[in-house]
Amino acid sequence: MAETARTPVSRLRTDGSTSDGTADPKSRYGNRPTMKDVAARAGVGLKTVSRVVNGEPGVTPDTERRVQEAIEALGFRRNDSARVLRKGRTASIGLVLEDLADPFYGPLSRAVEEVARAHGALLINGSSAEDPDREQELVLALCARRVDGLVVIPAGDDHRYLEPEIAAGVATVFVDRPPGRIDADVVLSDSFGGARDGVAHLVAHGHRRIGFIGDQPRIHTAIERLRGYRAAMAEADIDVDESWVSLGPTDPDRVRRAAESMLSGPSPVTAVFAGNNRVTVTVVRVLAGLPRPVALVGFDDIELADLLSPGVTVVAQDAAQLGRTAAERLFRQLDGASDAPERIELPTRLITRGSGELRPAD
Amino acid sequence: MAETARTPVSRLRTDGSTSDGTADPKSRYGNRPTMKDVAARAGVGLKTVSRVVNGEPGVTPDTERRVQEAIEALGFRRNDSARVLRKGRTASIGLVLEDLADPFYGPLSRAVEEVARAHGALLINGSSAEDPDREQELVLALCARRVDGLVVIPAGDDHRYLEPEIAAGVATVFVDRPPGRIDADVVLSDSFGGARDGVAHLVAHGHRRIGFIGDQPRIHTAIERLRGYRAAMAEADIDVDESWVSLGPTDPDRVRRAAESMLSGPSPVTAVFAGNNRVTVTVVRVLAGLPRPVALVGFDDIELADLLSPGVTVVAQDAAQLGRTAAERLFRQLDGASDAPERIELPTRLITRGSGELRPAD
DNA sequence: CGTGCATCTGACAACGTTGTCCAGGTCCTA
DNA sequence: TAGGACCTGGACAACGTTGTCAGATGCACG
Repeated sequence: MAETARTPVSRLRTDGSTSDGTADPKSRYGNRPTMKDVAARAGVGLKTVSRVVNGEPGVTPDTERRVQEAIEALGFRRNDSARVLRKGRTASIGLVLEDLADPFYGPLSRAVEEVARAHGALLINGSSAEDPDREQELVLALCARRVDGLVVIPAGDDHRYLEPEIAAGVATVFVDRPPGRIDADVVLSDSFGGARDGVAHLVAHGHRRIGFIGDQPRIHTAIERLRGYRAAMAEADIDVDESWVSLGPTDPDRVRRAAESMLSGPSPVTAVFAGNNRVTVTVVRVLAGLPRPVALVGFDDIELADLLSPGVTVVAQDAAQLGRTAAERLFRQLDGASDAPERIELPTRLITRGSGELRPAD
Repeated sequence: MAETARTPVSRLRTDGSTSDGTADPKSRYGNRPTMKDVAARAGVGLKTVSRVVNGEPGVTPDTERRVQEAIEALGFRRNDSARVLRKGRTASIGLVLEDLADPFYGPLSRAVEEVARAHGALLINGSSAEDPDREQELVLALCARRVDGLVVIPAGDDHRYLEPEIAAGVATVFVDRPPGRIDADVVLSDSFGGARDGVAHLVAHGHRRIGFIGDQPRIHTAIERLRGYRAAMAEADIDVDESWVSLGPTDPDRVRRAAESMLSGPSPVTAVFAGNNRVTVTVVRVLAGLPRPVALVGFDDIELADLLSPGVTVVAQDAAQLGRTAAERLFRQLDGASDAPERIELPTRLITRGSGELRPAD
C-alpha cells in the first residue's frame, strides 16, 4: 500500500485495505446484491429493474411487483456510487468548519443541513480545527467525492487551490469569513459594526478604559471586530492604550492571562469587550472572581447569559441564519443562477442584560 | 423526472436534474478532466497516471514529473465515485443523530469525526429530529452511498430495516440509546445509575417531595432515568406522587408548564430532577423566577452551570467519550474484528455545585 | 388474416477508476 | 554477444448504474 502519498490529491484512505495491510478487491466484504441479481431473480432485464427502482414509467404492475419482491428478498439497495458515476451529481454538499463542538457552529451546521435536505441533498462535514492545511485537505477530499457544492468557513487565507474546482462547476460559498485570493460568494455577520456598537455601548455607560480580547489576528472576524473597537474608541476620542488590546488563541488559559493583565497594572480597564463566545465565557469566569464589578460585552450570544448576575450583554449574531443564507445561495448556484459573486452581510443585534450597563467604579 | 418515488430505496435527488426539471446527463456541468485526459496530455498510458496518482511504484521520475505537470495544468482531481465503484470501500462513515445544534451532540459528533479522521475516513451526518421515519430515510440514504460504517443515535425503536445492511458488512454501532429488535453494538451512559445517584443526592439533603421532568417516554434514556428516579425514591421509602412525574417533549413551553404544575398544587415538590440538558436549562429559568429556593439536579452538564447562583448540580456524562468509544468500536469492526455485539456502559459523574445541596424550605 | 400502432422489455455502451497481464526495453552476467 | 532477470508502460476488463435504441408483444382495425 501507499506508505507515502506522492500526490496532494487525497490523503484519505480509500483503497480496500484494512489496517493490517491486506488488500483484497474481491472480498469487498459481504458482496451486496446488484440490479443484475435482482433482474435474474425476478426473471426480467436489467433495465426493467432500474426502471422500477427509479419509479420510471413503462412497467406493468405485475412486472413491478415481481421486481419489488426480488428487491425485498435480496435486501437490494441501489449503489449510489455507480449512479453518481453515470449521472454526474452526487446530491451531497460539503461543509468545512472550525469545530463542530463549538456552540456557534452546531446551529449553523444544522441550518445548512436543513436547506440541503429541502433540496434532497446530504451533508458531509469536516472540522478544520483552524488549520489551513487541514482545511485544504478536507476540501479536496470532498471534491474528490464530487460533492455538488461546498460551504466553507475558511481557516486559511489563500483559496486559489479551489479555482479548478469552481471552474469545474462546484458551487462554493464562504461563510463567516471571506475567502483569500479568490472571488466567491460570501455570507458574513457585520463584525465591524457589531463590535463598534458593543463598545459604543460601554462608552455610553461612562467607560473610557475598555479592554479588547479577541481571536488570533489571522482570523478575519478577529481583526474586523478589533477594527470596530478602535472605531468606537476613536469616535469617543479615546486613545487606546495598547495594553488594553489582546489578540490570540481563545483557549481559557491565554484569555485568562490576557484579562488578568489588563485588569491590573497602571491603567486597569473598567470594561472588557470579548471577541467571541469562548472568550466571553472565560472572561465571565475571571470577572466572577473579582471584588469590584467590571463591565462586559461579548460578541456572540451564549446560553444562560440571561441568568447570570449580572446578565451578560452581548452582540448577537444569528448562526443559523448565516448557515441558511449560505446554503440557499449555494443551491441557487446549483440551480443555474450565474450571478456574479456577492458579499452578503447580516446585521448583528445588541442584547442588553446588565453586564454592559455597569458604570465604572472609579 | 420522478414525481413520486415508487420505492423506499431513496428519496434523495441524485439524478442530474435541476429544479426547473431539465435533465441532461451530458452537461454534467464543467466536465472535469479525467485520467484519460491527463494521460493524453502527458503522453503516457492511462494506468501510468493511475500509478502516479496513487503513489504506486514502477514509474520513472521523469515520467512521474510529466504526469504531475499534466495534473497541475488540467486541475485534475481523482473521481472517488469511480474509485469506490472499483474498490468497494468509500472511506466514509455515517452518523445519524437527533440534532447537531444540541450542545450534547456537537462534541459527540466531533469525537466521532476525529476517530474517523485517524482512520482516514470522512464523516457524513444527518439529523433525525427525533423522527423514526427520518432516521430510516437517512440511514438508507447513507447505505446507498455505501458508507463503510454507521453510528446511529436511534430515534425509532425498530431497526430491523438494517438487517440486510449489517449482513452485507456495514459496520454498525448504536450510541446513547440501544437499537430496537436487532442485536448490535451499543455504547450507553449509565442513565439509570446516574439518575438514581442524582435523586439520592437530593434525598440525602432532606428532600422527600422530588419532581422528575424527562423526555418523551419512547426514548430509552428517558425511561431509564425515570427508573433511576423511582429506584432512589423506593430506596428512601418515599411513595412517588404521580403528579411529581412528567415525561414529554423537551421544548421550553412544555417543560415550563410541567415545572410550574409540580411546584404548585396540594403537595408541591421541594426539589426537581431534570432529565436532560434542555430540561435543566428551562427549569433553571423557572426556578430563577420563584421567591423560595428549590433544589435542582440535572442530567447532562451545561456550560456556565458553575457561574449561576446557586451553581447547578448535575449528573455529567461524557458526550465526547461516548462518540469516541462508539467510533473506535466501529473501526474495530471494519478492521475485521468479529466479536459478538457488545453493550458498553459508561459511568456518569455527580458534580455538586450548590443547587442540589439546598435544603427543603418547609 | 395482415398491417399499424402503442406499449413494454432488454441488449449494449458508457461513466472513471483500478487490477491483471503482457510487451518491450534495459542492464547485467556468463 | 546471447540469455535471462528486471523494470516500465499500456491494453483491457470489470465495478454497478443509466440512456439509447431496437425488438417483442398485444391489440384494434381494415
